[in-house]
Amino acid sequence: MHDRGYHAAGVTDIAADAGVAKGGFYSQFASKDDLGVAVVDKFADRMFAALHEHLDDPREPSPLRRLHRYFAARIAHHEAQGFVRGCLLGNFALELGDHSEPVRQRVEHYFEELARALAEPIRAAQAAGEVRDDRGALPLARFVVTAWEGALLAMRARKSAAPLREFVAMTLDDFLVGAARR
Amino acid sequence: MHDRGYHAAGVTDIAADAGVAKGGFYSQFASKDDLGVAVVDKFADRMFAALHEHLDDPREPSPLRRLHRYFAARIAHHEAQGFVRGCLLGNFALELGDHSEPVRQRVEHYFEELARALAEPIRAAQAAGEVRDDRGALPLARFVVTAWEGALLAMRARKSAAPLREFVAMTLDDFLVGAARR
DNA sequence: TGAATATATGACCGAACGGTCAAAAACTGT
DNA sequence: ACAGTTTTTGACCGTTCGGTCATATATTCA
Repeated sequence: MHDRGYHAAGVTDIAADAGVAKGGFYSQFASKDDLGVAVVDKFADRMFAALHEHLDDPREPSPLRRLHRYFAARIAHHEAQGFVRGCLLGNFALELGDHSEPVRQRVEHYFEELARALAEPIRAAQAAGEVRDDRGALPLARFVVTAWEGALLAMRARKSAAPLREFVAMTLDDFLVGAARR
Repeated sequence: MHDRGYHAAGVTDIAADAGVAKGGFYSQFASKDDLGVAVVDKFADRMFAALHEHLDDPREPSPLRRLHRYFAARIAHHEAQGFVRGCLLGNFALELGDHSEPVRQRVEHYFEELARALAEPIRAAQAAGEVRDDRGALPLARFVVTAWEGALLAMRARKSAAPLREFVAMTLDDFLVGAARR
């Protein structure tokens, strides 16, 4: 589902790839929609695991640098993969957001969770004077998430890391730091 | 294709909606892929028409305000529609970008065209001192496009105009204007 | 070990998929 | 009016879609 998209991934193929017969799939999931929801949850789990690996890294004292490390790791990942697939939350938001309310709600929820997770180091960085404090940490974090999703979309359109690097330069190094440091 | 997505929109339904028999479709398009490409072109045509309606509006002397007018019109549109469908270029970038090279290239092309079109008023606004000039107009415009696509994605996930308004507040009113005006 | 329960199988369902094609209808230029 | 060309039709092609179900195989507990 992540690399073909929800509709293009057939249940038969999914079951076969899992080494399970067709019917076996339906003993675990009530429907394909059901799997879609489970896939969103699973993806979010992994995303938050990778996120906290960097945000909670005790070796890096600067919260702003922890943020940078996370996105640098994501960029390295996407570069290694050849700029495919992107973020499944974003993909599902566009492919299913208008037609599957359960999926949409979960995607919305995880986006907000992600923003809340990013708001922590941003808030700490504000306290340390590393990030502008004329705006709340959560609104800033929401904008970071949105800009990152846009960058991933542009990455897939251009098959290039340039949009991701522009995200770092514009959103993290410029906008987030604010006028104070420019 | 715009509201169901490429894969979920069947050729039979498309032909029926067009008031044409199944085979009639294939006398106009070699394949469904072919239509996909044509759809991208058509969408881009309309997008640029709407864009230039505002960017070339002689009643508004300020280039920065012309930019604002365009995005305000888009926000009103999406609000009226109920935050569905979003931008077809973005949708296709995510749904087909990895698997249809012709579609991907066209989407990339139109994103760049869009950035170039937005770069004009930005450049003019720089000359007028309305926009920061420590960065080139085209890189700024590319970032605006990317951030806008991210905002549209978030809009569809949240079914709310909030991400679009955040785009205006953060990207246009803050980042673009720069430190000088804050 | 054996009855009861849960899970896996894969042939099968009707429907829809993208695509084809001989025949019919609609145009074209003379 | 008519031959020649282009376009449209809709039945039809094989394939795949999401989903079902009688049957068989594991698992569980006594």
